[in-house]
Amino acid sequence: MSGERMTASGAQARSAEPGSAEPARRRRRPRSVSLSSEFIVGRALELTDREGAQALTMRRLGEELGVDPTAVYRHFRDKDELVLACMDRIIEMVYAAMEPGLDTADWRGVLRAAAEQSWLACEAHPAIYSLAFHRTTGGPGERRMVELLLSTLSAAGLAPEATVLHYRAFVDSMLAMCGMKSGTNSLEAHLLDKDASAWTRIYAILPQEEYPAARAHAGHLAAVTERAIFSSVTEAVISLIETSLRA
Amino acid sequence: MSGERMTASGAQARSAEPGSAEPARRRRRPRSVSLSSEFIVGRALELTDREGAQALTMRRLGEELGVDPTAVYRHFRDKDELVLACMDRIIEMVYAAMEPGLDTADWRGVLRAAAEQSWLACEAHPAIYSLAFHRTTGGPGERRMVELLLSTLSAAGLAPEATVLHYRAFVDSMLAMCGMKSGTNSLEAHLLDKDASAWTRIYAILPQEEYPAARAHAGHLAAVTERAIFSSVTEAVISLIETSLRA
DNA sequence: ACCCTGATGTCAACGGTGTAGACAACGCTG
DNA sequence: CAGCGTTGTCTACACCGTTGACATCAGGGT
Repeated sequence: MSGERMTASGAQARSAEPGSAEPARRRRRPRSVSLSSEFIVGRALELTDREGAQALTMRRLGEELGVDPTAVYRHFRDKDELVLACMDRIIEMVYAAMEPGLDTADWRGVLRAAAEQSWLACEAHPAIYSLAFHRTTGGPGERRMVELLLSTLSAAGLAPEATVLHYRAFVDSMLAMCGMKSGTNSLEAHLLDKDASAWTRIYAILPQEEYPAARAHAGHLAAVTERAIFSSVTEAVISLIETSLRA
Repeated sequence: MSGERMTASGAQARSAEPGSAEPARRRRRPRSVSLSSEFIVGRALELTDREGAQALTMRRLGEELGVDPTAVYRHFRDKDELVLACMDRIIEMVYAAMEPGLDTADWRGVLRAAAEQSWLACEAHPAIYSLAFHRTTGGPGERRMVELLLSTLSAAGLAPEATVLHYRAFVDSMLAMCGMKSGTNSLEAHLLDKDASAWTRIYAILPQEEYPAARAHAGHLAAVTERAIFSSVTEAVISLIETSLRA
């Protein structure tokens, strides 16, 4: 147990003074602790949660860490690998949030908890979520989540083929819905305005004779919540699994 | 009918000869026709379909058009607007592909046709699709598609609130699933390999005692097709609408 | 016939991005 | 204390989207 490493608590700002008229020599490092992959992931998540997707820049992240931008490349091959590590961290947090009061025998409860926590996670970390929801992290968080859901569905009584099909149907629809929401949620402000107001800006003023249904439903369209849509789809997939179990 | 404009057929390569030892003057334009938004959209789609998402660059697009990169900015405020216009074109093509043999009274048939054609579109144009599936284009293609689906569901007998909720549940789940697939489909080669082989690379060699379900289902997981998953989710949402209609 | 005006294409340049490669300071092990 | 691998620093490259000044064109009014 030697070289002290940064943990989630450390990282005070380093003194940026070069010692007045220093020659062209490299500045010494006043830091006695060093980076770690976990620490970088945590800071990257904080940064994007606070300032949005466009802040996730190697230079900006280096600034956040009080470190040269390229130092991150000692811990991640490239930016993609960093994003994947952040996504795996998010999955780990989803898993941890599901755990209290988890009854593996109640497969509906497990699926609903997974959907609920994923929804919350994609609202809390939209930038990373939208960048990686369609990827495979291969990390420990993902592995444990896969194991949990597969074993739950299998124990409910589904055959192996049906287990994997319905596992994928549930996970893919859940990830896809959350990914879409996080994508719109992490748009920059000026794009967000344009998109979000579309129902009232465009569809409320369409010519009546050409677009009667759109005009008639414009008010209701603006009123329906994303949450209600997500719940509907989740329950639809759960119903699908129920009918498969009855057969 | 004056200034001739480029149509989908035109656009031969321009002669790049500056006339030997021309002074520092601007080169004259040998082109007698000019660009149009529709033409640019068509070329951008061809380019991305042929060479992937990372080829969608203003410079690369200018090259494709035989024109200075910044000329595109005369027709689109920025790249985002161009991508949205491409997405609307895709929606138009989906609509056109649905039209033959469309029976508005058969709402299930309409929804299945929309899902089917969207799936084909996201396979044909993954780059644009993944960039814009979570956006609102506000264009004519989107407007007509919205009108078609809303009127179909409304005519099936749903109340206005139920119409919009199930319209959104269907469209969002469909777009989200297609968007996720197109996202993985438009990854660069070296990332695609890493992701696609995950089930066999990672989950087939996990420690048996810690991940028994993952190990047991690894083979089946690699075998299930994206198409089957998409169909399952689509049918689940259709069933949801059916039960809502019965009530 | 002329000039003017608006639309359209060209060019150079700016600030930003991810990332590679050479180098230097550190911490550990012999 | 010498040596060595790890980790952070610096410089630099190629590329990106976008802006603003300018050139050229087409067409209309007079």
